[in-house]
Amino acid sequence: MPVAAPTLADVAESAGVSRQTVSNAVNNPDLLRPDTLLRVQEAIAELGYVPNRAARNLRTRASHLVGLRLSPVLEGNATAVGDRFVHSLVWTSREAGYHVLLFSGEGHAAIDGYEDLLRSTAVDAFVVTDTYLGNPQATWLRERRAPFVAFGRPWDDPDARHPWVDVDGAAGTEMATRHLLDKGHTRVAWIGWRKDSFIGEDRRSGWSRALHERGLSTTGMASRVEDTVSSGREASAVLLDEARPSAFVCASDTLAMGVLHTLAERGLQPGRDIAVAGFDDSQVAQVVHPGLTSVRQPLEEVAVAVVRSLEDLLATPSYVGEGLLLTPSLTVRPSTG
Amino acid sequence: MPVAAPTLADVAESAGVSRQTVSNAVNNPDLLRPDTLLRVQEAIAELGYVPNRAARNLRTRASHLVGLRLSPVLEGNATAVGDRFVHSLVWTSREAGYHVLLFSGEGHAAIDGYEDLLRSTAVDAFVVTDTYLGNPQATWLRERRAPFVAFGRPWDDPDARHPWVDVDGAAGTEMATRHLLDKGHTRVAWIGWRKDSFIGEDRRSGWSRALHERGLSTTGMASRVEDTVSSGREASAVLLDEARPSAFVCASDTLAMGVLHTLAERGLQPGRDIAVAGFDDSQVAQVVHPGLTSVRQPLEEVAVAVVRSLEDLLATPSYVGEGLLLTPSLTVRPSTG
DNA sequence: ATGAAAGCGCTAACAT
DNA sequence: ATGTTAGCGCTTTCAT
Repeated sequence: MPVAAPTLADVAESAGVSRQTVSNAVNNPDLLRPDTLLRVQEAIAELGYVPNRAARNLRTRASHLVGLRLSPVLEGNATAVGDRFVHSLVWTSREAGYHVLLFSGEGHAAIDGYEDLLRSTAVDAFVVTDTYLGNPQATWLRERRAPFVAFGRPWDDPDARHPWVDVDGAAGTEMATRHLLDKGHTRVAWIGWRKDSFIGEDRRSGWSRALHERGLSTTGMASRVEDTVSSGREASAVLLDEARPSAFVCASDTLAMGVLHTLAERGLQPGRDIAVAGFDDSQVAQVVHPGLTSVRQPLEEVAVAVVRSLEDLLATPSYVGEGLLLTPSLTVRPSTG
Repeated sequence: MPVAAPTLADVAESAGVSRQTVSNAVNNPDLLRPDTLLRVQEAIAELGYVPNRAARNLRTRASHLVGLRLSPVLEGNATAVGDRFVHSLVWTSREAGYHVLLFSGEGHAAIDGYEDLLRSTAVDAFVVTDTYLGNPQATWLRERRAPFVAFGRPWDDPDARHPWVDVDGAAGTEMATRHLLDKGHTRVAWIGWRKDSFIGEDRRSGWSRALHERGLSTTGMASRVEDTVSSGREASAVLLDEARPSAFVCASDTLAMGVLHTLAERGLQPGRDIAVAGFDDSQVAQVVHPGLTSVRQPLEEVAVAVVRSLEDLLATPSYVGEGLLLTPSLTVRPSTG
């Protein structure tokens, strides 16, 4: 049923020109005389010619594909953010003429995945999303001089030369904290991640900065736990008993949900009795009662910046990467009054 | 820095065999004498040879890529399900030697996306996820005789010959309803989608079946609304006033969240005063207080079945598609007592 | 402005 | 069991 797809040669014959002229009509139309161009374009339209990617890829040594490794399904904010980011990336890439190739693999298999795709010329570059300290992938890619753009700062090496885009988490939590201070709160507690998380410490610094700015002390007002609902629940219960905060700022929506659990158990109303702010503006923040105030990462902008870097990187072999830090926004909902 | 990647010819020379023998060593090792195979494999390992995909794709007319269109970001369960499914699909595909290529586009642009990828031989097949009534994509793919597997039944054409995999939504809501009936509830309300949604009507049928089975009436106990939190909130408020249900079964977690809003506003406790069950076992169901009982789709199984169909489809040109209906499970949480 | 020649790296088909 | 030949469809280089 599906007849053999037309090739460059078919179009050339139909239009009465050489194959090369057809190729130019597709890739460098300026080289053709207008009437020739028109004739070729008509032939292309009539035959429904579409260039064969494999042949083009072979010849040009480029696939116009960018690889993105999907981390194993994670609970918490990672999933929510990941999904939104992937959408934005796919959308933005398309406009730049790229498609996104997804692959999987953890630990050693992840490296194998990168290596295989790179060496087999399946992708032109990678987008790397988890650049936590000592991430073997980023290190490997750097050593390999593989073209990649990171969503996330190179926390462990500020001098890293690869292009990256990140969101200023500290600015986000500072924004959330100020919002609460402006509402009259003076006892604002923090629930964040363990100290070995660079991202967690960054977000925490925004909270403490905002408090110090107003001459308020942070002593005894912070807790560092795992990124789970139950950890958030327990931490908030302890803080409520020991520090008597009137508001919580959390490093993630997951932790903020834990706070909401504690409030529900104690018959306290979020937003009226105790204010709560989360981070990521996940689905959960949007649909939970009464609506959770949350810091929102500009993932669409991140995707745009990532793709722009990708284009520079691929256009200029000697491209020296730059870092770009974007500012999040605060989505205010009833949980902060 | 990166020296030219070794080719088949380099390996052949290094091992003292012909290029074809190296090709066979990679693709049909059984054809080689053990000692030759070993020699070639050593040469491959030493040179770090990896076959060039573009060249292989050109020759074999296959890309080992499956295309998946990402629908625009949706609120509600769609996102949650989409993310889990994509993960599963990527994971499963890898084991079958396929990668997933993501693309975007809506309406007319969506068709263009399919057409372009197909004609340019960028992908071998597609996975289609939104097979709602009159979906122009599925129709187009069918007419085009493009290889694809659908996640979702061909509701508008039961005789459709393409392979599909779907989850038995009616079985899921029936399970949820029975669970509530077993708990002693006799007044179980339904909040679902508008009547033009096949999926919505299917899910609704499971609820009514379970009630009728126990000789209970469904009259006045159902509401059909948009899939939003506020719709669920309003519908549940009306039902509570007019039908006095002691439990709700919802077509989505989004609607169930709306019910939770109403309960919170009235000072009613989910699970103690009123039972609530949702659908999709989304992140929201997991983290909301006190935990939302929800029907969980076996997306990992769906992905496995989809990939299996894909393999059959691509191995057998004349493959006649089959449908496969999988059964969901019920994740019980405190919202149902 | 257009065409001819060459070859990217691989594998199917056919020899030996 | 291994080698030889041919060519997938395209673009780069060079000639006209």
